[in-house]
Amino acid sequence: MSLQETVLMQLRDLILSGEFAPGQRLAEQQLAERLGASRTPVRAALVTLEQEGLVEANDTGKYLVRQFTAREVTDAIAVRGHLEGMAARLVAEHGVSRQLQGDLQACLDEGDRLLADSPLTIESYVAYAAMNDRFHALILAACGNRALQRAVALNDKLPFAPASAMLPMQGTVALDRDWMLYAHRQHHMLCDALRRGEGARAQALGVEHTEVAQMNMRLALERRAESERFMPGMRLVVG
Amino acid sequence: MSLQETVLMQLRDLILSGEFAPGQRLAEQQLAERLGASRTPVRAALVTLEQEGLVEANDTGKYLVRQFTAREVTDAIAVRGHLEGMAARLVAEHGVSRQLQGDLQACLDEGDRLLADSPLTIESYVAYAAMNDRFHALILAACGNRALQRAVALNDKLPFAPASAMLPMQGTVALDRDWMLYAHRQHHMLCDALRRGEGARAQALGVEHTEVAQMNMRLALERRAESERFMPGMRLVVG
DNA sequence: GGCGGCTAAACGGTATCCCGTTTTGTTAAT
DNA sequence: ATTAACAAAACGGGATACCGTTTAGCCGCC
Repeated sequence: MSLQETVLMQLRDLILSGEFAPGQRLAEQQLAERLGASRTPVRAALVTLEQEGLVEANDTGKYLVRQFTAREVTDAIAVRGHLEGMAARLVAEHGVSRQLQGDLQACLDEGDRLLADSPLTIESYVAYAAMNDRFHALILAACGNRALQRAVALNDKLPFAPASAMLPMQGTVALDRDWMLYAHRQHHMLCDALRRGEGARAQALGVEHTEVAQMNMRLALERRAESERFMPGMRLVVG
Repeated sequence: MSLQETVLMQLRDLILSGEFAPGQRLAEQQLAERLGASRTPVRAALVTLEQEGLVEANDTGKYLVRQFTAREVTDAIAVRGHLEGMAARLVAEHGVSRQLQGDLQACLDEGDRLLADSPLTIESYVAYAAMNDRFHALILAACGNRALQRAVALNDKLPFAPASAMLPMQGTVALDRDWMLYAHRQHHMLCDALRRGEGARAQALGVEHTEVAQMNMRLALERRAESERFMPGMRLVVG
């Protein structure tokens, strides 16, 4: 892997893990020293991160860590809902291939199995998050609309916008499991709609599905102190 | 303006105007000489253009001019439809401010005036395209969802995805005027839906509105030879 | 003690240089 | 004449040097 990609990933992880304070100045030289590279790859990474919306350039061209309002995060989740809803509708209207059908069913089965235990182990939780990402990615890939995939990819660069970023992580595990059971039931129903070719229903489910993420976001903001321990990136969100 | 931004814009214009053949190799040095700059600003521009989807890096890291299938263009237009539909719904549900109401009405009035003449002059055509962009931008700005605005901005970087890129430009002017009258009537109806707070209707109109662009894209592809004279960027589209 | 101005350090934009790799063109052998 | 091999040119990734501008710290003056 090229140094440029390495620096980009490192920098992205540092920002998303709340290593820098929002609004903090990101100087090329200082970052280069910290990451053990020269300014060239750091500069390339900063250009990319600006496109991704994680850093912004002020009027004099200096880069700052972006600060997000709670409103922006919930808005990004809403956008993901609409885009995934569109993807679901396209898949439903275009038909579910045998292959996709099998892959989705595997996700559903794995989710059923993982959520069977109560309380959930941390391993089950992590595995569910991975499965959840796979499930959402499957539908997005199956819709075949590259522009749509690009839009989701961009949106998912924002903190807490991706599907699994806002899975319940705080509070009592028992309560989290209830939410996850609800969300997973939605997965089942979405697959049902896809199989039946019910485009409008699939789209509506895709949109509604993100309301779970919205709930969790609100919860995380109410319990900000605790949330920041589990999700350091929460430091980037104000209000 | 910095040399970096200048080079970026020049390069983007060169690509979008079909100056390079799709799939053509874009070498940093060669571009630097052509644009009268050094490799540094050219590299920054190429990184940005890759994010925008206008160039792509092959496995060895060399940059190539991106080639678009007709499917990709129509898909991008469909994505814009969904995103603008979402914006329209948000505006309708959140209420139209006095200021927005006035700005939109100004657009409608200007459109009415510009389309009154038959046949259309080329000046009227250009003025309508500018008004059309303003109209779409007004609604997008008014929805207040930054993530949504970002998604539209990214999508609009693709050739022929932006609202005014696919206004009728070819064929008989009289026929074009009919399509523009239809699209402008939709603008009127959309404003009506916004004022009444009819979110679902506004969203549906936003989506349906892009079908005009879809029609024009199909027409442009059928008359490829003529289209390329008016819209050189059509060279980037295959199939 | 606070405010304003001056100076030095830091920083971003740009150009250039270096190195390893890929590509291309040429030559020679089959 | 075609192909294979080798050499030269081109290219991309990376590092660093230079310059003009911004920033921030410090000192002196009010």
